[in-house]
Amino acid sequence: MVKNKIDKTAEEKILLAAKKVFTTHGMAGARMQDIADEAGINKALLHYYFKDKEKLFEVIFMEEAQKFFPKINSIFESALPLFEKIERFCDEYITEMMRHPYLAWFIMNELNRDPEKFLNSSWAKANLPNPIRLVEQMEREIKKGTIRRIQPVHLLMHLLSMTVFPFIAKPMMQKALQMDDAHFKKIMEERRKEIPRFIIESIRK
Amino acid sequence: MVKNKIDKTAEEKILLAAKKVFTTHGMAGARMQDIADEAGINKALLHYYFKDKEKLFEVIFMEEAQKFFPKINSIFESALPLFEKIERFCDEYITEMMRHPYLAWFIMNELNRDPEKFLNSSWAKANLPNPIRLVEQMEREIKKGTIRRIQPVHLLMHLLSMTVFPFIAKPMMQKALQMDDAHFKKIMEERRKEIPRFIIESIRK
DNA sequence: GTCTATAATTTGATAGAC
DNA sequence: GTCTATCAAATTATAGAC
Repeated sequence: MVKNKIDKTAEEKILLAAKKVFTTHGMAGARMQDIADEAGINKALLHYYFKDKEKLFEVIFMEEAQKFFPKINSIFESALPLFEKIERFCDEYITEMMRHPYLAWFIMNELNRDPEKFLNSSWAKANLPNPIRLVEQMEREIKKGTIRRIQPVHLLMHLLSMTVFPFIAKPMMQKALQMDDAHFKKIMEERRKEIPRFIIESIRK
Repeated sequence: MVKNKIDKTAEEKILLAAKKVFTTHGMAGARMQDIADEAGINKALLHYYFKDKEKLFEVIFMEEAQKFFPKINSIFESALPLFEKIERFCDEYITEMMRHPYLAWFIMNELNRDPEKFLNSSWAKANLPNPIRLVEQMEREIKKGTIRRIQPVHLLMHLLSMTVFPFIAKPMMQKALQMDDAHFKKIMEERRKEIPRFIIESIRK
């Protein structure tokens, strides 16, 4: 049974509000007052539960990073055949992006703002995509002759790019291609199958 | 003969400094004081030449948008054969991205922050990528049977994604793939040829 | 825990001398 | 045009009552 809004504790309301404001405006553009308003409480309480803006931001960023990164590894390191991995990755990642439309932008944004801070954290070391397994698998498939010669690094970049970029470039894409929200959503749904098909057509021998 | 730093007018120094600060921190994260320091002048002079932060930002954003968007159209609307268009696009765009490493992030960032404002401007209407020509060309090639059946919208998204995304995700990519700056640059150079090859392998019949 | 009131700091913007 | 000094507004953070 899910708690309704009235049942939520203050801390839960703050986290929910902070997530909304930080992910839509970024750290620099977010306002503590907006978070308080969104949560229906006052500013002082924000500082009672979370020391300062920076601390609150870090909690939210880690929550969102959990959604963005770890799933990649669990798929990439599984024992699935290469083509199935690619299919699973696209399908699950697009699901995640559609559930959290601002996720990719938020993460990329903050990583560009201050790359060292997060990327050198112990959490990052443990949870960043570790593509070594996938790269080795690609090399084996090339040796076996099931796929053509291609540098695994590029194949990996192609896959990630085609899956994630449209969500970051959504405003531009919608305008240039004259898509309303429903149309954009439909196109993203199609990409679950389109991207694997596109890749496999290119590399299968 | 290029002017050296001492010869630059105050206005030129401001524009150069503002470009640096805005493109690395975004509108919300940029500080007028930082721009003044970077330009080697004081804050008051910023307001003398450019009314306020918003006006200064708009000048910089339009300058950068000029670099990001118009070239797409000139290639997409040219009379080149499809495969050559794809090759030219990748080559020229990667050149532009390497010349201005923060360009893609900056543009995508501000479009996500306030999509309506820029995308509804008359400049945007005239200069946003208008892919209709390219889409028609793809449809003709499919009819002729030179490429397989594929939705032009997806082909276009694939092309844009593979070209632009690695520059936005640079910090993550470098960390995950353990690349230093030189290695990253080398990989991006390779992509000038790699992306067209990857696409053509997938769609050529 | 939660609030009101207020302090402290940061930041954008202006006044006025030269 | 360019500067110093200062203001005004916005924003984060805290004190203290309940």
